[in-house]
Amino acid sequence: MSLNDEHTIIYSYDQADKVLIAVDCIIFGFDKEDLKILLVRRGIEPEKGKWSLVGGLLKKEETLEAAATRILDTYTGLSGIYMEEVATFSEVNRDPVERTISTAYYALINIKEHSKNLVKQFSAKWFSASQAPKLIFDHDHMVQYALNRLRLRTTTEPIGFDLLPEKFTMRELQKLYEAIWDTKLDKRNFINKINSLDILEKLDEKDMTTSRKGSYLYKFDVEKYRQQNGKSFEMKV
Amino acid sequence: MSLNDEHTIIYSYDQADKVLIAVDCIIFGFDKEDLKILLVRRGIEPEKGKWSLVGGLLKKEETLEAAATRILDTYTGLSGIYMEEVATFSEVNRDPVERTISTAYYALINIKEHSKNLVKQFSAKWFSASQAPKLIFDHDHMVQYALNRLRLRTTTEPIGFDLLPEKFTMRELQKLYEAIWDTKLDKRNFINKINSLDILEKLDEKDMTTSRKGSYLYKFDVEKYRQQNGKSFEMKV
DNA sequence: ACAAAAGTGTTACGGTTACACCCATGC
DNA sequence: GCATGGGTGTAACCGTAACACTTTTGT
Repeated sequence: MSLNDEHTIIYSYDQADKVLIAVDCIIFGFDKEDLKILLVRRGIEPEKGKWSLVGGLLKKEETLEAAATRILDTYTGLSGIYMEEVATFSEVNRDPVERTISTAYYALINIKEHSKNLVKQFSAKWFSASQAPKLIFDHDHMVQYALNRLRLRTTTEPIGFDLLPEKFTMRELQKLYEAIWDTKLDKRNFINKINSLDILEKLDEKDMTTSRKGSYLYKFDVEKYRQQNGKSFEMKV
Repeated sequence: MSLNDEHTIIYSYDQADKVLIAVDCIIFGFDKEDLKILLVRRGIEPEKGKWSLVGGLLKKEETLEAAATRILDTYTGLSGIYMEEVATFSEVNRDPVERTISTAYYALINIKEHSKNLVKQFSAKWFSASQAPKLIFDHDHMVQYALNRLRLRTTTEPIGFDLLPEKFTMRELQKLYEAIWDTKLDKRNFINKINSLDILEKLDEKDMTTSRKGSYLYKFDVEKYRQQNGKSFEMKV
């Protein structure tokens, strides 16, 4: 076989093997102290009843991103949520039924907002990311990848806010970053840092649920953030 | 249709649409001043003769990474080279022939080492990454993604060395980083920074080809690097 | 009055940046 | 002897890290 034959073979559409494409979503939420992920019990054999990421198969007329969006909507009732591709997993026997390649996406949602009905319908449950049960197939691997990506991304983009309610306290924001980065941060340094970014709006409202004194609520101000094109958002671990 | 029906449909293997999977490789090289990419003229219709990334279709019994490795070997004759997944591209009509999803990988090779014969066989050519011709399909998009990923990765991992010969001068290393990051760096600061990382071995040899005085050659010392588990490699733009 | 969380500034340190002159050699 | 690229050190600056006490208010 000459090299030119090889060249042709690589590009030959006819002989190629088609495979199934899946999309699996690592849905992150945040609850007081913990970074959580939404898992479901798998509804079909094999591994029926085992914990799994939410996922589905790609339809011929949609992009991977559209499929991920559809799946998120199905399981949470939410749309317009922050989502990012993580990686594509292609081990030959990762799905025992049939050769299936899966692209993982992670998504950030405000844990209070998603539909509790849907969670019930799908036997879904929130687990601490650090204490989740063993998952089917290579889903544990996907979660690990997604966590790494999330950690990286939160150092350069202000995406943490997607995990919080619209109004939040500094303390909550700090705990969120501590959960994502699995670290402890100094209260004063954190507040100074956040304030120096000048991307929050301080409200006149206080959250009175966690202390007698109450703590001020803040809002992420997209306009302020956009106006800072100069400085880039940068948070260090 | 109840939610439980929807649940089932999402997971139903039968009704799913299978698609072709391609792998496209952004092969980076470095030549004196420029970051380059290896392109080929596409051998088949449609878009026959147009410039394209090197790529191929996934075989049923291989992983995406194996396919990428195979493609790299085919076009460069090299194995064991640094490679990283970039992203998966899935626009419905990205390939006009048939629904094809493509995962892009970038690879770093020493431009002097690859087989010139193969380059000739495949009508391949090196282009400056910044002055490449328009590519077929969404390949321009892939290159952009790969560049971004490369830029990011080189700030935290010592992978730049994969683009250089085994022995190189400080000046070459600096020019490499300048090319990747599209920036100018201060000579003294750069050398101080690199030396502080303590990951190079300074040789007694000099490269006499670029100046009358000659400049010392260095080698990346993997052992030294491994021993620095404490400090992580960190280069800033 | 006291318990429990919120809020607030300053100093020390370390890494990054800016910057200019001498060296070695081939021609 | 001169032109060319190679090699070298220090001081100013800036962001990060460390650190402790007062405030508020419900009980």
